[in-house]
Amino acid sequence: MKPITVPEQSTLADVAAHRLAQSIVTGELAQGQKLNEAELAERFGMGRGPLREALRQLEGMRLVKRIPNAGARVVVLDRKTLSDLYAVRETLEGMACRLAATLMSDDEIAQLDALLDQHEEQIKKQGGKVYAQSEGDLDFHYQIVRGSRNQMLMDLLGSEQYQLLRMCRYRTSRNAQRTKPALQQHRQIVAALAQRDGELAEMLMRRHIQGAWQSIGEMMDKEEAA
Amino acid sequence: MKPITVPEQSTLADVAAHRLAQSIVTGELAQGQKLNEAELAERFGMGRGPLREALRQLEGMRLVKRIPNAGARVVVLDRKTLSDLYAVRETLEGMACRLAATLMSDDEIAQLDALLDQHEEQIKKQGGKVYAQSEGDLDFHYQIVRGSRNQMLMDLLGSEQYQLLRMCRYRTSRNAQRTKPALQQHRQIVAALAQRDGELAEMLMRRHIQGAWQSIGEMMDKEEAA
DNA sequence: TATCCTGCGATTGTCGACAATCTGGATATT
DNA sequence: AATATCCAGATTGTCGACAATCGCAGGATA
Repeated sequence: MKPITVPEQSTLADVAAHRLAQSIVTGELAQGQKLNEAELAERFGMGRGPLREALRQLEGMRLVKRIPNAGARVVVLDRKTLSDLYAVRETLEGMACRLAATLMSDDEIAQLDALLDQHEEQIKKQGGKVYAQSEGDLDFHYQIVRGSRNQMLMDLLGSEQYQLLRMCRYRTSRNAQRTKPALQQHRQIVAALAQRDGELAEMLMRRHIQGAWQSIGEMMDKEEAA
Repeated sequence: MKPITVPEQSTLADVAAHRLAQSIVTGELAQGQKLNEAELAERFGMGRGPLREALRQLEGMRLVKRIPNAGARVVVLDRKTLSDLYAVRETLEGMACRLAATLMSDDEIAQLDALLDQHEEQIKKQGGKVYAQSEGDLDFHYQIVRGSRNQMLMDLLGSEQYQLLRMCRYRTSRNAQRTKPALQQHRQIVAALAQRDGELAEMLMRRHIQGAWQSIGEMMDKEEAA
């Protein structure tokens, strides 16, 4: 269900990559922070070999940037980077919607609708941390991507951009006044999928992501002003 | 100019990754082939540590697939994988064209046109191996992607899909009867860019890539029949 | 005072050896 | 004969130590 790789029976390097990714996404490791191999290896109770492999993995996920002989640093999500990310995401998720409209089974679409019921419930209770809603939102998006039946699309949006998105969410999702209009837009998208109208679904998804980006941009403006 | 990473003064792992990528792309290492760490380390004259890091890098580039405790194998480009790849590429490069139409400088567009003159010359001489033409084609595409000014797009199409594309080319570019219509399409795209018509440029690029995929699909049909 | 050199500490890159795990085939059992 | 078990051999995963390189502080010089 969740696109995140759960280390079940795997290598130490994979475990380290998983834990590091988590720390980076949640902001426990600040953006731009230098990652000391020896220190991290110590903290994770492993040698430096596996840890170096983990860093190489994270580099592939674009979560860290490595410079030879100068170590690895957590990636910094500046405005331009996020703008580029959202632009690409708008295009790719739009494509996913168009494909999903013809390829998803009725069952899957029904499940998607049920997922939104859950979200609505969660919003009504409201007490829950915004975090859960945010993760739920990503679940929704990923289910549609899976519906595209395009493995490359799943890889791209799942393993890589997904992490950057989560990272961005953690920084900006303190105010969640966008959850209600977002849910509404999700409903519209599911409706379009149910009608098998790919063009419409794509358009709605693109608009939805544009809205999200605009909201984040405004938030960053306010932050910069402060 | 070239999107490929040239190992200048870098680490052994980077060198190994580069050489391995080259071997995989050119088919020197067959698809699905098992990659023995000790053997490769021996061949490259280095320890297994750097080599393992290189494999992790290649995994990020989707050129190899790793299974814990069972080693790494060269990825296999079956029909579905290539179909997915071309579908994503059609969308992303279309997007790049749309952006490039408004963001590229007149100078850059002129250079693009000059590049096509070069290609035309090369085709006339014909003697040159198809390989060069193929690489030239990828250059053309990447220049447009750069024109989009979207770093994420450049990363996605450059570091990752680019390699898979080259790999595919090596397998299928023995017959190059598509070079002339392709050049024609490239000219049309440049013309659209020069007119700053993003919509048209996107449409032409999508059609161009669709044509390439169709051509490759037919070729695979013939191969399967044999 | 500004600039360049130099040496030291810290950090990354690399290697070889050892432990853990998988693979394939031979043997034993039903 | 078919299946299960188990034992090498090979291969991957991990660790600790050593070498190479970088960044920076401190001092020398113009």
